[in-house]
Amino acid sequence: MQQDQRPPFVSEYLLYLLAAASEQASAQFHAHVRDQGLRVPEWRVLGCLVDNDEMMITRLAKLSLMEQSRMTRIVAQMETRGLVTREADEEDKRRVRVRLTRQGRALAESLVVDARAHEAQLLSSLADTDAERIKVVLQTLLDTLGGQQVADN
Amino acid sequence: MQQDQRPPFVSEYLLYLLAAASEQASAQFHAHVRDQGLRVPEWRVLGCLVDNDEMMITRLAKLSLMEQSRMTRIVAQMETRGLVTREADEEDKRRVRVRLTRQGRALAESLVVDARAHEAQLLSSLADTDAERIKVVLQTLLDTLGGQQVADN
DNA sequence: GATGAAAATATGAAAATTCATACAAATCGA
DNA sequence: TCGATTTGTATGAATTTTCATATTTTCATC
Repeated sequence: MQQDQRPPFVSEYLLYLLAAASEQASAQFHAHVRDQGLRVPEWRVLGCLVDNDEMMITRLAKLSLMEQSRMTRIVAQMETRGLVTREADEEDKRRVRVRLTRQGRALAESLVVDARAHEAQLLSSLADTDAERIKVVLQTLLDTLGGQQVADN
Repeated sequence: MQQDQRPPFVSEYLLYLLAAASEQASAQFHAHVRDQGLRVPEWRVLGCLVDNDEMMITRLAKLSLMEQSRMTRIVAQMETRGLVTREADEEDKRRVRVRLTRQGRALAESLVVDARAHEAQLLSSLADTDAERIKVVLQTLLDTLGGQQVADN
């Protein structure tokens, strides 16, 4: 009555490993985010806006890996909380330009510092060669998946 | 008024790359899962059970990366749909032993075949050395994160 | 073997998320 | 330049997910 002739499935499955690694690695930092009184999706928005200074809803949604309607609501709440402003784009009046307030930027930048520190700590647990390589590999994966999320589209 | 002196944040941030890669790589397969009339969390449960033949709710939840109360409801629905059975554990009457029905197993095994194929295709887009290494690296990350999700705990 | 702490599951109510769709503005052809 | 498409955002309603907590059973200790 032996079982497991084949190798186990989940523990070897790339999509599982990716999801689990992402989930677990993020868990630590997300706890910190919540300590700052932010929800994770809000932190994602802040993280996108430190780089870009203004972005429309749809782009924020794609970059933050969530649905547009959800992003609309999140941005609305963040506006209420004074973290971002929403202004109509004069060039294309369908668009809403989201940008950080002074307060939003302060919070964002402070969290980015923490995030970089946390990242460094994570990477330090890997062999040097792997630590160097992992981001590149993930990027490659992303690129071949056709999702040029990160590029300026 | 130059911007971007520093390297951009998100597109270089490990946790972002992990989340994005996981999200996007999974998206394709998840579409297939839904075509089979399954929701993603249900597929996760099936994936866990092909290996283990029976598992209690809490363990399923940990392995599938979700909350216990959510898992309770998902398993309940899957039972209704005839994919799994729930039986009280005689040894420890608090526990519920979940196992695949014949139908559940058929579906699970067929999806695992598809999953392995999809995974092979994903890996083929990477350089050979990277393809070999990536799972190991993710495993390492998981291990150091203290989450021995995959081990038999 | 009684008692308090811990573990496994369940469940109501609140909150978040999705889905479908509406509406407005821009774009593309004929 | 008109009409048909497409794009960007918003929103009601349904569904899913979380959160707090209750219940039952086991475990550890005294």
